Order: sequence, then structure tokens, then C-alpha cells
Amino acid sequence: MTNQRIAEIFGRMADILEIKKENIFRIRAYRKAALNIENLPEDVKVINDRGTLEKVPGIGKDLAEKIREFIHQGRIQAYEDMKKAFPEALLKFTEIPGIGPKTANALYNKAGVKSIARLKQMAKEGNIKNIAGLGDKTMINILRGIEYLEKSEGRALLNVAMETANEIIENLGKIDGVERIDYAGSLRRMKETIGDIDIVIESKDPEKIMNAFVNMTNVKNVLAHGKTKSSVMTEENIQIDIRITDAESYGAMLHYLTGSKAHNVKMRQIAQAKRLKINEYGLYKGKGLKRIAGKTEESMYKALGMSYIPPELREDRQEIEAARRNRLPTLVKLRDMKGDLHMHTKSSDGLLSILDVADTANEKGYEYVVITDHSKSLKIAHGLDEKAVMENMKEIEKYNSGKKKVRLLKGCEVDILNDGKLDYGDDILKEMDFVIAAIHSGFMQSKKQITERCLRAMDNKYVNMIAHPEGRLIGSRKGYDIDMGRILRHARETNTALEINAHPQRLELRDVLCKEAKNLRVKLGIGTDSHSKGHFSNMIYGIGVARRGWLEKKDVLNTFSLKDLLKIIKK
DNA sequence: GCCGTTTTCGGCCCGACTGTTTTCAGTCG
Repeated sequence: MTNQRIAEIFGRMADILEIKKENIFRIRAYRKAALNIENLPEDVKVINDRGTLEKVPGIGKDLAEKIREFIHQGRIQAYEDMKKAFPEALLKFTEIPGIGPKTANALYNKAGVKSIARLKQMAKEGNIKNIAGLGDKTMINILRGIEYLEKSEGRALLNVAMETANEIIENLGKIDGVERIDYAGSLRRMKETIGDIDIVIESKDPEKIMNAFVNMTNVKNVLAHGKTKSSVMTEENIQIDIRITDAESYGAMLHYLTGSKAHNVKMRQIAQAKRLKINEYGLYKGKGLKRIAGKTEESMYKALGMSYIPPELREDRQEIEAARRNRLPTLVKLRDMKGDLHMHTKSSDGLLSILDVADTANEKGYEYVVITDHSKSLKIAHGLDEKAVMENMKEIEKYNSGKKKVRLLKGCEVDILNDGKLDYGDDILKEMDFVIAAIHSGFMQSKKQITERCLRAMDNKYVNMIAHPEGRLIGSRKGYDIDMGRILRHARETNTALEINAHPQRLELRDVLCKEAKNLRVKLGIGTDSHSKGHFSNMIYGIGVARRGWLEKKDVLNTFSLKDLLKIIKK
């Protein structure tokens, strides 16, 4: 994807400019541009064809020209020139926690260290002492940082971070003197992956809490231990940062630590324009710096003349502008959900019987769930042949005839074959209440092939929803190369819904595309893709994506009652 | 390098902790 590559290049250019001690605002311009391009819902090529590249926030004349250069030449000359003077290995050093551009430059150019392996060896031998003021402790930190880099598999999945955070909150929450405790950061914003876990605590006795924190049983090492701020690395290689504050500043601290950074920066700029100042302790006015808000997040937003912005929207994607005009959406909530649209039983590759599904759905308070086992071509998941799926449907009908609370809907996750045909014929599909179609093979097909294959599936009048439309697995597989612009438009034309798959490794349709889909009035459906009882709870992660995509109740199929659902889907 | 309800020039968010420091730069979030 072009956006990703351009964002990467701009980010690296910012790194190099930083090493060169360039103007800090120029560096920030590059970083901001990188972030904004990464978050764009459509390909920069499409935007460029429309002639609106300069309309993208943070993209002016110069950067637009560089983007055009990349689109046409496949490279940016200025970056190629920079790379000659600042090799890969030097930039790699800055990825080590604790090493920034200054230290990286000193190591590479003054100490002549040309690789991480060499750096590790020299640090062990004590041979990089006295370079640019590096001492013993710094060397230990560098070794630790390298170890972290080698071991870490990158960012943690949302569910892993959520479980870890809840455990810590439960443990620290028990300590006498902890008045309030919450997680913040990208976890609170429900980002798809989490870099580190941020926790805010209200207490009058910070020292005691800090000591308890750095001495938790699963702490591998303490990265910082101050009076109000500390960081540790856990045995599982997840970094935890905590801040302790008082009741008056709790909201400001929670807001500050929740971010995103881009959101916070914009908030501070707005404060500044009103001759106010925001920091993590509150909102301040005048020369005497009188605190006018900070106890709650709501107080901060209110004092700045805007409505409360839910954490999932705080990405600097127009939410501040919308909040100032009181035009924020009322985001969909977990308790709006009336059912689950994607589910496997032990007939294919799940663990649950039809009865188990019904019982669990009952516990969740659902009105309905759709049973969507795999179709015959997906052999690895024991896909059902025509005979088996018909038998399954009979069993579902038998269950429903018992006048039970939960209604089970007959469905399937039918494979979209390599040529766009479906794995079942219309004679089978027409017997079903809700059909999901999905791509599980031929990921390497060309963009044109894979897109048209999916479009063809949407043309089938029985296909109600496309499952996991991008086909990625976070941390292990990039999605297939599909033209989402065409998919979205065709979804609207054929009244086919797109799935937000709530599995923590999928979480797609992604948030920015959900927002785009909503604008086109394409319906989304949230499916947990449950294979076991525990998976039902992944609904919260699907809701997280939906909320990050600005979706309201009316945008999500399974917030509708069964009666209304059957009315609005394709038939 | 971007941007405009003070501005097309002159601004551009704010603070904690560490290490090796005699008063602060570097890194991080």
C-alpha cells in the first residue's frame, strides 16, 4: 500500500532531520504528515488524481510534491540523498529504547559502531564508555534495550493488553490509599495494538503505591522510579507506565495519558488560542495560572467550549472540530447489541454445539445469533458439504420450534472461490436467513482479480455480508491487495453489509474504513467469529473498532431487532 | 515544513525522570 510506504519514508526523513539537528518544527511537520497519511481512508493516488492532495492536513506544497514524486517515480530523491549520509544501521539504533537520535549519531560516527550486534558486544566489554558522555548505567540500559528489541514481537494485541491491564488494576486497586485507578493510553482508545500500558492512580500516598508497583511479582526490570511517575517491564515484555496524582488533577491526567498525542497537541493549541494552558494537572488561566478545570475529563472539554469526546475518537481525525460544533456522533455501545452475526459450531471448526451457542447467546442477553459454519472447500476447517449443511439447518429449525428465548438464524460463511463463484449453489443459499461470504484462499491474486472476485460475490442476491473484507491477521499476515474504494461503492449498490470481525487478530473492516463506509451509507455488521464460548466476549473489541470508526447504533446491523434486521437486509 | 477568528510571516504543546551534570541535555510519552 502506497500510503504505508510514504508514511514510513516521511517518518525516516524526520529521524534523519533530527540527527542533523534540523529545525524542530520542520521535523514535526514530517512526523505529522506521516501520521496523517497512514490514517487516510483512501489511497494517496486516488486523492492525487482528484487534485486534493494539498487539502490533506499537514500536507503543503512541498510534501505534496514529494508524494507525487513517489507516485510517479517510486522513490523520493531527497530521501535517497539523505540515506547516503545516514545509513540504515544508524537509524536502527534509535529503535532501541533509551537511544535517541543524538546517542545513535554519537555511537555510529564517534565510536564507529556500525551494527546492533557490534553495539551489544562493545557495551558488554565496556568499550563505549566516555563516548558523548555515556557512563556505566547508560551501557546497562543499552544492553537492556537491545534485549527488549530482540525479544519483543512488537506491539501487543488488544485483548492481551486488556487482560494484563485488568490484572494490574485489580492488584494495585487493593492497596490501601488507592482512591481511584484506570487504564489510559491506546488501550483506552481501543487501538488495535498496544505499545505499552498506561495507568492513572489517585492517591495521597504516592510513594507507597510506587514501591508496591515496582515490586510487583512479574516485574522484570524497573525502567524509572519517581515520586509520581514510574515504568516497569514485565516478564512478558510489556511496558507499564503509571502516574499518580490527586483528585483535583485526575481528569487532566487521565486525559493527558489517554492521548492520542496528536489529539492532545491540538487541544493545547486551542487552549493557547484562548490564552489558557493545558498540562497533565489541569486547565489554567491567566498569569497567576489559576486552575479552572481538571477534576474530570468532562470539565476540561467543557471549559474549552466543546462537548465530551469519547476516548475512541481521540485521534485528531476531525473529532475536535466536530465537538466544537456539538456535532459528535452518539457512538454505538455494547448494550445496543441484539445479536451476533458470525459463529462456528463443532460441525465445522468450532467447539460448541448448537445448544451451547444458544445458551451462551442467552447469557449475553441476545435476541438472535446467526450460525455460520464454513463451506465445503475450506477443508482445513472441516467445511460442510451440501448434505451436512442442510442437516444443520434442520437441527436449527428444530431448536427454534421449541419457542426458546434466543432465535438461531440459519447461515453460513460461504467461501468465495478463486473465480468469484460461491462454494454453495443458490439452491442451498436461498434456504438461509443470513449468508456471509469470505475469501480464504488465493491471497496472492492481483488487486484486480481479488477485487472483482469479491464484487462478484456481492452480486449474488443471497449474500448479506462480506466477512473480514481485508483478510489480514495482525502481527502475522498482511491483508490481500483489494480495492476498498470499489468494494465500498459496490456494497452500497448491492445492499451488502461489510463485517467488522471482532477477533483481536482481525479487527477489520478497520476503523478509518468504517468511517468511510458510514459516509457512503454502507451497513456494517459486527461478528465475533466465535469458535468457543470465551470468544463471545470479543464483541467488545468489535465495538471498539466501530466506535473508532464513528459508527452509531443505526450504522450497525446487529443493533436492530430481529424483525427490523430481516426487513433491511438484502432479499 | 505547515498554516491563518490576532498572522501570508512568525509562530509552532508540555512536563517527568535519568544520568552524569555543576546547571542541563537527552529521551520519552
